[in-house]
Amino acid sequence: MADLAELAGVSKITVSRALSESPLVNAQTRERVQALARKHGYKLNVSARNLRLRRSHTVAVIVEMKPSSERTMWDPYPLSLLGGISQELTSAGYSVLLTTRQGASNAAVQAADGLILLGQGARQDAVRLYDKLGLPMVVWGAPEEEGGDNHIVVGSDNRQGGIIVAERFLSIGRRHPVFIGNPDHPEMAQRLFGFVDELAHHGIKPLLLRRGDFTLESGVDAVRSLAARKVRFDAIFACSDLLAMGAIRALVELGQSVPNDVSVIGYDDTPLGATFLPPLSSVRQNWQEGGVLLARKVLAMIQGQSVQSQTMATTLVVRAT
Amino acid sequence: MADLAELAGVSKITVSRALSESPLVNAQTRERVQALARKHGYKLNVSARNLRLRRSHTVAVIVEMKPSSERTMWDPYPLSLLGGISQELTSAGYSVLLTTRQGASNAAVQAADGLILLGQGARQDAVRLYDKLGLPMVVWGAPEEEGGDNHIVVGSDNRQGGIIVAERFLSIGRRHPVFIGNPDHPEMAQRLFGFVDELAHHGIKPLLLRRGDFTLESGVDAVRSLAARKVRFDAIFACSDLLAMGAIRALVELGQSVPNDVSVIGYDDTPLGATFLPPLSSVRQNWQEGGVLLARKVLAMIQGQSVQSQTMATTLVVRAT
DNA sequence: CGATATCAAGATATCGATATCATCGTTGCG
DNA sequence: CGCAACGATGATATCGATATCTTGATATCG
Repeated sequence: MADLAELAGVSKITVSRALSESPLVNAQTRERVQALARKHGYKLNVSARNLRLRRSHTVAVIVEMKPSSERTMWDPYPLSLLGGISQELTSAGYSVLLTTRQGASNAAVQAADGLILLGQGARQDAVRLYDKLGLPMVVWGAPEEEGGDNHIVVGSDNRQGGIIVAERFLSIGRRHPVFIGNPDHPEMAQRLFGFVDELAHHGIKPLLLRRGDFTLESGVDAVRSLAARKVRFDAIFACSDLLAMGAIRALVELGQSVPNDVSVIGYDDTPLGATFLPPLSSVRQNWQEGGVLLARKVLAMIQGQSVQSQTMATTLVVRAT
Repeated sequence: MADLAELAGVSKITVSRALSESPLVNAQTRERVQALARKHGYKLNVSARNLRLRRSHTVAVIVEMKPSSERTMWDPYPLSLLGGISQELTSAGYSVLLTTRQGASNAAVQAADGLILLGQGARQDAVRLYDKLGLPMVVWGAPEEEGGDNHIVVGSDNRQGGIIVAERFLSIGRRHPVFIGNPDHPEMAQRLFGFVDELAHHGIKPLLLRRGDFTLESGVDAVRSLAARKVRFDAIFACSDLLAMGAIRALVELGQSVPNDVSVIGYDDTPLGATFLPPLSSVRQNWQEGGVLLARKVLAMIQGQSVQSQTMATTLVVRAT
């Protein structure tokens, strides 16, 4: 910038002002300086500006990335969220700093203007840790009881997701529904509650089949155990598309017809489920939009606005099952 | 840091040295300063340090994220790469700055110490643009002819991927293979070349079926067109699992048996393919490892070492098709 | 005992930008 | 003509860390 100043025959400040479109500088001067800057390939030093302005124009996104077979690693889930976040933050002139929890002791995270936490569903301790940093923070997941924390929560409305599945089952005359999933996970618990409550209005009590992981095998296994126990059921609400697909596979093995004998609805509306044979009915969450919302909320918090937690509606995609 | 200095009764420099484990400071003093820092929750100002040291300890990862239904958006592909990258960079004390191409005019990218480009396969113009920044840069994809560019390329060995598929088809006695994919894409082209060359050794010339996108429909359509033209074929190498699955679906419709009448092999070994019925045979690339490799290369370049382009071997996962 | 090596710590300059206050010439108005 | 207002630009200080050069005290040696 000093060099540019010399070239243009003005002072550094004038250059700074010219490049930042300040109205304090004459239009001609501004043009001249900008032309010189382009010509010589001038690059703003972001560190210097950040230092001076005491902000980094950066939001840290902390992702739970398990190398296991659990969802986060390969589902469309986090990537679409990231897409939405990245799109929104970038267009607002912010940068996205991506970290996993392990590396998050990293000084760079503290330097961020805000934080977004993804996939921390089951780890409230981690959330609380970050909350202590005192940065604007938005968490993706199910809202907690308020504990005087500073962050807000954005997520899809899992309770409502459970309700619409219940409504669907009721509307097609199912009377013996089963829920497969892991209620220890806050998001899954909400789905279960919505499901149970809605069915209760009609005097129906679903069977809960607790399964810790979301693999295909787990779904197969669940249905087999039902058959072994000679339980009567005509509808299955599975907490993930994989579970649902496993369930269907087991049903077919047992000679049951889907959806004639048993209706099955999955969760997440993955491409995997959509291309399954038969194409899977599933509850869809709009991840991309969720990402955008997450980003908007952090930005608002950074600007000091008061911001509320929010849940996003889900929709039921009815396909063949 | 000035405050800490006063508290500890030493100068700022001493504090700086104590916190950075410099041997220039007495062990006792160091302990004392570090204890004070912990107690008062001192946070290093990253911008200031970066300014002074003239480096950002940041690597920018630029992802091609199309909102379309094409692969990058939801495949395990970029996320696993990102996982590997993130893991490796973070443990080396670097931060990952995530950007899409649209936002990459962003000043923050220029401030990075290095660049990683993902999913730019078809857009060599974009690659060249970034190359001009003069930063250490590693691109994921197929190696280009050298054009005096400064970057290196890391990717899985697509040519070899094509070869092992050809070998497989030959070993099970297939004589009329078909290739479905888009050879305009450099990575796909390599697969095709490997496939064709290996078959040529045995006097076999595969049929090329050009398909621009990687959707299931496209695969269905491809096989239907083959049938309509009454082409004789007994093996299909599809450039993506989705294409392969579409192809299988169409074959089943046409009353052909997989793999008795026709063998089908996909690419990427997605969970989608693995859970398909019948489970899909596919060429596997180790994304996670690829990410780690990408990261290592950039780090080496940043440290001024001379680094070579590299391709990673793929393996054929034989399932039911 | 004096000269030199060694160790610990401080003073100062610097990285590159911007906020604030100051300066200077010009114009408008009574 | 004189004073105020304004527009354009500049001088200086500052953000928070670290590199480099000094300084001062203590240890070592012939």
